Amino acid sequence: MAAGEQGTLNRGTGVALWRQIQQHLEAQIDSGRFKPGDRLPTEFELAETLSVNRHTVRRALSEMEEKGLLRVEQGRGTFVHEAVIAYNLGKRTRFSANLASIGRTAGHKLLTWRQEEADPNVAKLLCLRKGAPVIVVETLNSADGRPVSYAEHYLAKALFPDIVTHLQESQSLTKAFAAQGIADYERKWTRVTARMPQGNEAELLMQPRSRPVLVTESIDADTTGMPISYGISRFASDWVQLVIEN
Amino acid sequence: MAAGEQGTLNRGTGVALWRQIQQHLEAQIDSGRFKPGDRLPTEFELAETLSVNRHTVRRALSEMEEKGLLRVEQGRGTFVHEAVIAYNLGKRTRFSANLASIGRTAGHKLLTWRQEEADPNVAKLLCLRKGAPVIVVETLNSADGRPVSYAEHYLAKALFPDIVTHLQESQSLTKAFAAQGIADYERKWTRVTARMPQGNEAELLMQPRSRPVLVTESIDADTTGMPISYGISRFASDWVQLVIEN
DNA sequence: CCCTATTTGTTCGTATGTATC
DNA sequence: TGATACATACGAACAAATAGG
Repeated sequence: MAAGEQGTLNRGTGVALWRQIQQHLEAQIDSGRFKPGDRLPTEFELAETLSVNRHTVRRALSEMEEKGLLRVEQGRGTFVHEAVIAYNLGKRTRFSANLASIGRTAGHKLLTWRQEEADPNVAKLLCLRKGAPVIVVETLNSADGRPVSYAEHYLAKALFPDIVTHLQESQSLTKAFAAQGIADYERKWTRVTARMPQGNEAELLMQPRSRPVLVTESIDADTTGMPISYGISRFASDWVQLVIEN
Repeated sequence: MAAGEQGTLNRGTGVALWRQIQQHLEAQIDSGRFKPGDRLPTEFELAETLSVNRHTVRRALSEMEEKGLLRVEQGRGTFVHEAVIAYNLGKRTRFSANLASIGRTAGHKLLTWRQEEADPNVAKLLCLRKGAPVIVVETLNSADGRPVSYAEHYLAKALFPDIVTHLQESQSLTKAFAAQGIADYERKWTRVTARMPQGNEAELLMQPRSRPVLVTESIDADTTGMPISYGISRFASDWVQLVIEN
């Protein structure tokens, strides 16, 4: 702890202490003293070095969290927030291209796959008869090495008998589609909800269980309008922002 | 408890008890025995009448919650989930029209309003100079009487000096815009995130604090492309689904 | 698996200064 | 002047999540 910390706070100036602390910390982040991803000193340490109560520090931190500058994780600490990923939801929604356009490198991992019989919901969405065989692939998608979304894709087996093989080779749905004769496809619609993580979602997305996930359900269709894929994606809400451009 | 409850479960048939319970409950919901919004019997009561352990009931319930059929609220009970509102995010995103199109009646309430000086972020988004006066109105918006979103709208005072008066009269942003000379406007973009409720958001939206809110930031512009309003809306994630049609 | 230390989250209570009626 | 409400600031204790042995 630098001895120079003291003297940054002035009491009785009409400016609340917590606001001075906030300005002080924001200046340090701006100056690069704390970089994105860095952990701040603990609330206790900050309170000590600034000679104020922990509540006063907490007020400043919570203000900064609300502004999106910090990420506070119970039991771990307080971190300078990294830049969020603006994930575009449009006609041409594609994970890799989406990330490339904002200067990030996309990573894919095929977690598991299985064959199922289409339940009424899936059958309707993919225009299949109930009970028709569907392939379900689970993928973990990352940006610059950090997981940002965990997705399940439902595909009609009749249309894509060898999709898993292609996926294992290319690690890309777009390429796997191409190898199965779908040169191009479009997003038909997307539905967005939010909920708390379930099962191992938090673990896979490497986020605390106390943070929500953004869940999207979507249908992709080929150029004739025939639905080819039904996807359910969970996005780490701390790292992703969904963008709709009109 | 109806005596007819027993006999619905068959042990040793290869079908897990919890799955039988799930099918049993889903059938009862389908049949209308339990209607949307109804409270189910407590986990203890269900376990008693079905002669199984409470954990077995919980497994069935948690499966149904994951499917979106139930809403489990700690300390209150388990409820049959009401139909969610499909809120369309498109060029012509308007609250009342949006709800009317899915057969619901929209309600608006102007909570408060205040005048501020535009901070750098707001100034940039509304194409104002920093420090320019802006009007901030807070509204609570409901569907069929139930609050579904709580929004703050930032408007340049220079463009809409009397917006508050018009809002108080019409209780509709669209109409208030019209009264101030904006015959038509369009949604330029929307950004969607999710987080836990803060302050009195949970209270206003009448949802438990343990459920996330969907937060949208958006810009509306007039027909010339000039931004007229910057909005931050919090949606009750249990009741609203955001829909993007391409 | 338990146990412990660390760190944030929550809820009490107390006191003070300021603005308003 | 008093009464009241509100935001600020401090203190103590405990709860809950995390990490490591």
